[in-house]
Amino acid sequence: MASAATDLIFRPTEGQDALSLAEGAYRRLRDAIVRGELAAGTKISERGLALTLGISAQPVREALRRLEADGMVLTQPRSGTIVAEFGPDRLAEMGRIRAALEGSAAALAAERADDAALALMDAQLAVMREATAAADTVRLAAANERFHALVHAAAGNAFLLRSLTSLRAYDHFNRVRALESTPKELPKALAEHEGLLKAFRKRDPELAEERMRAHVLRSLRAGGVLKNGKK
Amino acid sequence: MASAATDLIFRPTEGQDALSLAEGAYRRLRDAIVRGELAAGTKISERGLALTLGISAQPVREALRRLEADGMVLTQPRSGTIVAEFGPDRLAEMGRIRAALEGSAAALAAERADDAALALMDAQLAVMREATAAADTVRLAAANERFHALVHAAAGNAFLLRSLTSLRAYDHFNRVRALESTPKELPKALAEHEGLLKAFRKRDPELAEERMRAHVLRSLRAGGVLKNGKK
DNA sequence: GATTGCCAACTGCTATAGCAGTTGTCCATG
DNA sequence: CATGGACAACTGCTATAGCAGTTGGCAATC
Repeated sequence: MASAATDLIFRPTEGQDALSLAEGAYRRLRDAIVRGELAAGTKISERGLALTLGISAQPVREALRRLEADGMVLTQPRSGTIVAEFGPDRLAEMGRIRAALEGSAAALAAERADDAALALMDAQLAVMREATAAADTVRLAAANERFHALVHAAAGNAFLLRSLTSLRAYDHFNRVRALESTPKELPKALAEHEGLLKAFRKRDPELAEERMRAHVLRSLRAGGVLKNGKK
Repeated sequence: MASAATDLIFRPTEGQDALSLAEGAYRRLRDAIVRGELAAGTKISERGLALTLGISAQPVREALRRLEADGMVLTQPRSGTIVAEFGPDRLAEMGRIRAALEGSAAALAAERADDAALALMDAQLAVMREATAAADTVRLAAANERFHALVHAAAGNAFLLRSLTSLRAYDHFNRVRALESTPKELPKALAEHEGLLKAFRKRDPELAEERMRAHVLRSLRAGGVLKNGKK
């Protein structure tokens, strides 16, 4: 086995180069759907799409099956595949589900995150502090995403990681908007993240889960995805 | 469009006959894994498995990708696929995740379940009452499963339905055991289900979510999947 | 004109073949 | 004996071809 140093040196390019065709088609289609480039109800043909993407029909089919699992397309066997419609209510659904799963991830992270993982989260928190002070929403959003990704990784559950990655796509187009809409919310979000890290350090799964859940729900309300009336 | 009557007459066989080969392979493999017939670490080859099942490699591959999403197998690109190991701790994880998602489903069901769906749940509840009185654990488990399936359907969310179906496989082998272990728990579970239906009828998503979550967690503790110490 | 049957052009699904990495073994070499 | 390298036998991944249902329109019939 190679050493850690050589691992770092020969690490493959982390861009979208080394992706399998199926994975690439999945991401491309997913992004196109959440951006609204593919309207709801649009018929998708495995062959046609394969021709468009310049690849075979097999990877396209695999991508469509994943999108179906994500709830983004609907496939009628032997008949056809159409992109599902997700209006505001559907987005609210997915948001609430995400809040529940993020909570589960936080609970597991509280049990398992080692010092290295906690240090990485702390580093992202430092970035978020700076970005919050400078009102740099773009940088803040990036750090926020990395922070949550660290939590997902610390949870160490494949199913959870996969599910949360899928769910994250849903609020892709209103993520920045959520942070920009009410600048007063920025310090609040920062405080919530700090509270989360404290819960992790206390090894308190219940507390971490509840805090994460509340954090995501409040973030969704701030972005207008959820009604303010909901608890 | 055909009438409802002809729909009933010409409804295809609801057995496992009309399943696609990929779906069949998925279920077969999944069951084999949860039953322990395929030990953790066992290497799985797409070609080899296809030969064993008497089908092509493509459906097998599709099944393996789903199992990977479920966290049941681990695939190293261009190298190989092995069945993941899930000891008691992993089962506890999946159980807690399931509790969170069942809660989300219950919340959505409270908002959307129409009278017909509620009546169907009530019917299953009646069966559960009888089975509980007669201590018929097998019949009770079946009714219990149908009740939860009705909730999932009432939630009306494809992602949720798919995820919960996948998660349900994890506690397949200790489901009956959970109900048999402590007969005193049976009336408690029945009361919880009744409380759930009441929450649905009150259109109270928060209450339904919390009750469902508590119900699943308690059920897991009764089955020994979760430690008793956890709240 | 409304209706029924049929046929062609789809659709998703499966089988087969071959590509491109990975891995382990075996032999030549130090 | 230890070590390195090449080769063969894998692996997952992709491409192509063909099967089997579904669908929509067109023509023949009532």
